[in-house]
Amino acid sequence: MASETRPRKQLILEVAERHFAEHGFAGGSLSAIARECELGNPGLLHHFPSKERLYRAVLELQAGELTARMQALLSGRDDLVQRLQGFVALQLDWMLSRPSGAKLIARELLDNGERIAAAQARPLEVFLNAALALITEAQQAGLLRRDVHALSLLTMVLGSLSYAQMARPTLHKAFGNAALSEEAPWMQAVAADVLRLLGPGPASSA
Amino acid sequence: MASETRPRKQLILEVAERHFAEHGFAGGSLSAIARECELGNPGLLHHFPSKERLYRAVLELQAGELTARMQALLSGRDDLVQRLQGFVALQLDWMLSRPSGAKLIARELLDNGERIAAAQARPLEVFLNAALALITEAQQAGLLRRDVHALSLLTMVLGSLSYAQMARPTLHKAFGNAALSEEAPWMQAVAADVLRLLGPGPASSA
DNA sequence: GTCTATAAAATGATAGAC
DNA sequence: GTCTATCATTTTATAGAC
Repeated sequence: MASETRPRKQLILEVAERHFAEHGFAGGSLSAIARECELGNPGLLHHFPSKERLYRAVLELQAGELTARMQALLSGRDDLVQRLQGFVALQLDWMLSRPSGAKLIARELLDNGERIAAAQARPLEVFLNAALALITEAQQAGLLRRDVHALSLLTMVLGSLSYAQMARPTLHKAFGNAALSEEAPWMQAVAADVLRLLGPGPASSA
Repeated sequence: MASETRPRKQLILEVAERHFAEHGFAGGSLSAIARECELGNPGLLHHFPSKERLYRAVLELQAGELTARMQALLSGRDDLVQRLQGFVALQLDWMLSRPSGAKLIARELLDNGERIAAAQARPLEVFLNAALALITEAQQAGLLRRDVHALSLLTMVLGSLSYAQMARPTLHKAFGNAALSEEAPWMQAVAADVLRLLGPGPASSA
């Protein structure tokens, strides 16, 4: 019975994810989301009682996805080197396969304090703690430079990739560089460079 | 004559800068800005004919400030090492002295394509080109690692600092780390670590 | 330059039929 | 679950007095 209640809700979440990522919370319109779902405004509000709740649901789903990928990585029996490289690869894959996700979270970071904050800090907390623990472990094992704070390293990994995605169109316009014309190869290059930079570099050739 | 037309316009720009940085373009309200200027809505629209135009003015002012600082740095007679360190210091100082500025630009990067884009890409272009030229020069001089793309290095400098600022509250909530409780010392630490990482690292101690 | 008054549109949300 | 109809609010922007 109940025919097909799940797909509807899921469709709304998918559409809302793209929509909020592109326009932000304030800029997003329930009616526009509903329209894209071929649904009336009240029809949407039947599934999610308010704009705030829909937004939170989208955000939590995204954080959940990220955390799940992280846990899958950590539960593998890979050695430390592979887990470290896997962490950057994970971040990259997530951003490429779900381009709305990182934008959504970047927007939330900027809006933070202005709104909820509680709903998003909690799910992300698991991911962040796991990531920082991995970096610290790798530092102690000598796989990462020890003359730099672990928190800085984490910020540089997340920040570089996130910024690479959001600034690409602008950088492309400014430089006209062919390497910037498409998202995937550009971000892969940045991810590889980040990984190269974090390790105990060459320092020889000068 | 004309009593004091400049201060009014300037006050509006200052208030609008903070306001748009905090709420974004879509989330910002002309009436709220006007109220904070102790002015009526139409009074504000007399100085700037539309919300879009006010926002653009704020953005261009910010990009201009950044470019001016950059040109001041480059016109100095410092050697390459000092100019390179000065570039990171410049970015840091700008973000600390005008905390709205970087948030504003981050928001614009996310909104980009959805709106103007032309008004902001142009002023930023000068800054970005100068920054990339400096990085490339430092790479050729052996001051920066050469096994990493210059564009990646630029992205990492800007991205790390930008992300450090916008993610600080969330990171603080997640880790409860004292180093994250205040903006200035946290970002100074990240800036120092970025500088340390970009150079031809130690690579010895393991 | 700033005001009052107001237009015109869109928003999030509710009530109630089906 | 989805609809029609509607409400209350807020938004940007304009007209015109002062």
